Amino acid sequence: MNASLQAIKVFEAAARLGSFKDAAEELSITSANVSHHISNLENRLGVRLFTRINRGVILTSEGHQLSEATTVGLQKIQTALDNIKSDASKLNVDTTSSFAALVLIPLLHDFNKIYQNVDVEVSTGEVVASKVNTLSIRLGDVTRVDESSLLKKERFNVYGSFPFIRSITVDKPPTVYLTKWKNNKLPDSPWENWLIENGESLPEFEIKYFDQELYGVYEAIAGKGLVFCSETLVSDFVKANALQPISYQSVDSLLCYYIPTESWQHSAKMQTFVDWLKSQIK
Amino acid sequence: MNASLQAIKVFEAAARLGSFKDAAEELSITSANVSHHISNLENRLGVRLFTRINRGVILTSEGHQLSEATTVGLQKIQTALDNIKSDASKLNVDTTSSFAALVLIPLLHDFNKIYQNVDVEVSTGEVVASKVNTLSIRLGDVTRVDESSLLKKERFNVYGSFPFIRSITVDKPPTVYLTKWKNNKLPDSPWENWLIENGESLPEFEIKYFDQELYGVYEAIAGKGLVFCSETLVSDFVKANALQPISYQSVDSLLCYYIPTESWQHSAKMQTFVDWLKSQIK
DNA sequence: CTCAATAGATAAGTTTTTCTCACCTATCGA
DNA sequence: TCGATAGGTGAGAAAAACTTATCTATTGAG
Repeated sequence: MNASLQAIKVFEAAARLGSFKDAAEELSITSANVSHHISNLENRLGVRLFTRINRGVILTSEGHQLSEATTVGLQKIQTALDNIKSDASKLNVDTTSSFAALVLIPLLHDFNKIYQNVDVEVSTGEVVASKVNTLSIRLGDVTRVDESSLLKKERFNVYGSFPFIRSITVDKPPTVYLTKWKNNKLPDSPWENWLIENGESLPEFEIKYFDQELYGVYEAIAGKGLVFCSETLVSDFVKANALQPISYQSVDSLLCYYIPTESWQHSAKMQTFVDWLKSQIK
Repeated sequence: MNASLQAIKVFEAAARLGSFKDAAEELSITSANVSHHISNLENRLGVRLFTRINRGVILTSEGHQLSEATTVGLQKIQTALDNIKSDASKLNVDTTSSFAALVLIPLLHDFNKIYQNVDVEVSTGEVVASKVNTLSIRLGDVTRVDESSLLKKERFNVYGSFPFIRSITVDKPPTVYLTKWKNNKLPDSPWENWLIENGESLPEFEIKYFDQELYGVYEAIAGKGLVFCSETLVSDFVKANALQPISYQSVDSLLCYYIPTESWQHSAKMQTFVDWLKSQIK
């Protein structure tokens, strides 16, 4: 490119406004400077871009042609710059409903206290397709996830509310809520393993399924049954005594939370957030 | 716009090539300068555009977003500049088939001798919609055409070849070719007026119509009849004795050749051409 | 392991571009 | 006729863009 982009910028304004004086005002430069730039550009191209009339200027055919391209081209660049700038303070996080509701959102309050200039927006959905400028946190198969993108391996246990657990008797089998993932490529939750580890000393269960752990957790808190879910999701409720494990024999799983995008694609604020999140959920 | 377009240009190359060093090479600057520009841009935006890895750089999410916009935007501008530059030596003239074939093209040889650096391209068509970067010469209604855009008022007469005119006898009415314009908003050729001016001393005619004067002229030259057409179109043939008027009583018409675009839209080469053409056709 | 080579970062100084100032020309309108 | 407006020009000042030299960190060859 031989033509100075500065001159293009000046030309664009002059063409759009139809006046060197107005262009000068818009760009906060003198009209002499506009004049210089335009005639410079005209000399380089060997073409008149404006016809000078009595008092003012009018685009020639070539000027008009160039004007359309510069307006569109510069607009495109400017819009991208504006978007990036406005995104600079915003961080979009996309994750599962369960992780969002039970882990992320309760933690956000603390994050905002530390990083006041970053505004985190949470969206949920089961789609893996990563959106632009969005940090994605997904539930995945620990055997298929690279160490560097792994966030936390999930251990499972059975939880219930104090009153519900106390009310369990041998003759009345309690309901336990398990999760059957909508995404059938995901490993199942380790219910069989948990039974093997804990089964001998336990009552029979009436098993019901939800497609998200979240719903089971809510049922458990409401005292309507037990939930078999990951430690990560209920740790806050356990701390608050809203739930307790019915056994301390939690079991390992093939499930983990991970970040599907490569870390070098992350902007600084994304990386800050990931580091902080890792520290919070240990 | 706050960001320097120079920095955008450098960023675009670096993003496209995935390397500061290669960008520096492409732009014929030092890699230190590339580094300066990029970090400057990053500071202004408050966003990392590249992740610095061991040896090299990789676009971040934001960098990728900006890269797409800058590549498209700058490309658009560059293409327009290239087009204008290549157009600088080319002049497109659009006019009627008759004017092109009978006036313009015969004259072009002389024009090229004087203005060797301008390459005139002629296209024809009855559409009035003016194309970009094209000088249009149209047949119009002299009462609707502004003085400044008028090229030449048309006077009409009846022409034939020497042998044909000599062969005309009172008992055998000669064919005369008139023109009925496809565009019915155009005034008719002044046949009635011509008859009034010349009629008394003339034989009866067998009248046939074409939609372009050109065809009638060719028939007349071929000795198949007479043509009623404008002086402008046949002046070369009259000079060359291929045609002669059957009467010296040419008549005025409401028709004229004119240039529908405003003269201030014309580039320098267009204006040069128009001035030259006016001088040639008087 | 060592050492040359590579990619980029940084600081200071130089060059080029951009921009302003002062002054001009031409036109418009009161 | 004169003041106001729009733009053009040339010289010098200000601000970029750019280079050189030096530095860090990593890679790859011997």
